[in-house]
Amino acid sequence: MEEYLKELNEAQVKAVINYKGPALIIAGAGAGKTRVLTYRIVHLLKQGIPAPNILALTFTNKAAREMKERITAIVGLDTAKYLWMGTFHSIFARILRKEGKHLGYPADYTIYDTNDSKTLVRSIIKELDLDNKVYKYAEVFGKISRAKNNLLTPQKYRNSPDLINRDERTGKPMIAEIFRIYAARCFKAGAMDFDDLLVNTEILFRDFPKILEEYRDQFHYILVDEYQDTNYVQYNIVNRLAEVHTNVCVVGDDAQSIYSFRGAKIENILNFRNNYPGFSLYKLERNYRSTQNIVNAANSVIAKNKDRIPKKVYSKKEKGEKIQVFAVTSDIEEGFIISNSIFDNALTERNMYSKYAVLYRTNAQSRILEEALRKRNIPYKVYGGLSFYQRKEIKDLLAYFRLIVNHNDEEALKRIINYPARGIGKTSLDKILRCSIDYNVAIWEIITTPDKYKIGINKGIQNRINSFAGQINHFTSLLKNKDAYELAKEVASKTGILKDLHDPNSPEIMSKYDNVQELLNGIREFTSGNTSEENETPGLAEYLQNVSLLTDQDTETKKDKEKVTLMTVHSAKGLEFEYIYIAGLEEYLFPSYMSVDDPKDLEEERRLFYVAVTRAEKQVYLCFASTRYRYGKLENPRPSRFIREIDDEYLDWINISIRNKPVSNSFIRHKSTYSQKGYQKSYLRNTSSNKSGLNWVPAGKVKLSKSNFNNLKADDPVNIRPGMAVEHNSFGIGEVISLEGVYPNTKAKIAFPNYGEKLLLLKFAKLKIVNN
DNA sequence: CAACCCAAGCTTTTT
DNA sequence: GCTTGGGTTG
Repeated sequence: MEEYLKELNEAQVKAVINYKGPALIIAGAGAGKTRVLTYRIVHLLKQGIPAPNILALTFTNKAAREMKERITAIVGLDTAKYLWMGTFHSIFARILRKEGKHLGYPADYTIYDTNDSKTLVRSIIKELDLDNKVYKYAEVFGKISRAKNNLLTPQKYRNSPDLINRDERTGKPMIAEIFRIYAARCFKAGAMDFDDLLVNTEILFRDFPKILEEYRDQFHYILVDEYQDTNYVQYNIVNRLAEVHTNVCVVGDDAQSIYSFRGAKIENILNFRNNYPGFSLYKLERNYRSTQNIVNAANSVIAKNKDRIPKKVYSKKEKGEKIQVFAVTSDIEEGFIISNSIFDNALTERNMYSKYAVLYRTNAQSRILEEALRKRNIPYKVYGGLSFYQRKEIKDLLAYFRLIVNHNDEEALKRIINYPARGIGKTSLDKILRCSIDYNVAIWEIITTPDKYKIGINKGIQNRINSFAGQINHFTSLLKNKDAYELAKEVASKTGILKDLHDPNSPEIMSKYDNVQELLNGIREFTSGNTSEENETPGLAEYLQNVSLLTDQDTETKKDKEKVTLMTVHSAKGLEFEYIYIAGLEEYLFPSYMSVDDPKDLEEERRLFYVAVTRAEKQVYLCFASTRYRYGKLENPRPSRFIREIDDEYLDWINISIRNKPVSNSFIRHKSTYSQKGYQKSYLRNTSSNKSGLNWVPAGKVKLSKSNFNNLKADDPVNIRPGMAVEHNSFGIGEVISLEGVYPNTKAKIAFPNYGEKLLLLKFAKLKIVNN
């Protein structure tokens, strides 16, 4: 038996060695999904199947890289480097480099990131003179994106009565037109957005059967990771490629489908059996990651979902500790409790901080947690938020590269035509843009042959434009002779970007300088690291192709090994940590308020929670607060239903009262970051928590019964009438004086003995009726 | 034309 | 609360 097969259990071995025909591998959380996929590919290679005939698609660069590394370790780089392994986007981008010409795209087409796309939509809305309060660019772009992912061209969109009716009903009949212009502008700029990378691949295969045949011939074996996350286009492309040989192996877990908001269809995995009759099914149900308690607790929650592929995930590891639930009084205290817990645990267990992760539903929650960790001097790393590649200074430099490679890249051009400042202001740029639209000519064409078009720009500014264009042209001419690093360095210095950012007096500006240097270092690594693969050293164009599909998570450094990880639950998918803290387990936050009205959405939230819990190897901590600031306003959330949905036998209720801790600065909103008002509020909040109806008990570990927990639930606000006595979490008992406003925005004027009259929005106030 | 200021909107989640 | 976008000022 091959060495690698010995590392697998029986079910895994079956899934690895039966490599012919369609296969569906359902892998529970922590069941060794990546391992099976990796070894299946190794197995294919050992059977003598040439590496270029294997296509492996993932959703993240990280997943692809990890698999490639593992495979390389077994079969060697000389074989592994010929595998077609990468994200859907990067593999399709590569195919489109080669074949895009059939669709009218240049080989060096630009990839617009989401920001570019949104900016473009915004400027189109402006050009059409539409009200940007009605046509919110992010929303419009979302609609366009969704349409594309369902393979709707602008024309099909316009011809769809459903969509047109919807848009007219919502007072936005121009969306179809915006879509049309958006698509045309991208095309004119020689640019594809993220969705286009998928859509155009599908169109290519649909309209050019010869090309499809070529790739079918090449990709004899297709493997798809996280199949539950594929959307309609991805699903179509995979099916097209696999149609003839049907050697398609998809791996996934319906219980971890958490991306429906961006078009992922859980049905794709649920219906695999119908698309490929005669498929073989492999279920990997043994979880190697987590303790029994964690696995069982997660199972008990996910059992509440209706749409599932039945499976019994189990663990043979030790039983482990129960899940600990922290009930705290405020978001600040939450941060404090979590950082304390991590600190204590790391100290007593002599653990590195990298074994701990704090997960949350929304990125906005990270700030308070960060502050708490900082005060404890715990090193941490936040994932998500503003990525390195989205920083202004980085985007500026990248925009230069993009324009140098593709002169028609309008978003890049608009970004840098006046950066560093060269006296080409908004007015001039508007004139050029207007002209470009009127004549339907690329901006580059306008600015380089101004005499052909009546721009109406004065001589002085035209001269500056000329020298800008000349500089870009100069760099373009160097593309062939210089490698990516040399040229990038030259661009950074000759354009004056480095000089502009070199300001030793301002640490802020200097950090931007450092970021640019870091980018240049990255380019240098890319340049030297890729020389072995092909004979030529890669140029700027190759670098750009690589970088535009990178995200922050692809830039991990060694220093991060000693840090606590902070990230959203979504970005934690596929990762594991010994200790997992899940913060903000409150109704309307997790589950998100966007999801509570729709059972389907709620099931997805539940799966998200399932993902969060199953990240942990040893111990899970759940945390909810009874007060939290959101949008700068104080709210009184109820604990998340998901806590209640875990079987009680797996939970350990911990209640820590802040009043019994020494009052240190750690508890209080810091003056430097918070207004005086906020400071007072939070102080009030902390000292008055005993007035709430929550029965906070003295410090230490206290078991709360479930009935007690249920007491935290508010009564339905529609039942509240004037004259009633109601109880509020912070203000205590008061009398309802009057009601005003229309449901669901009903407000109540309530008199509280200690706090006076308050006007409260009932849907948020979480009032409990004391008597009527 | 740039710098500054203020209001509005916003918070799911990302390749 | 924070960021973004738009408007105003110098």
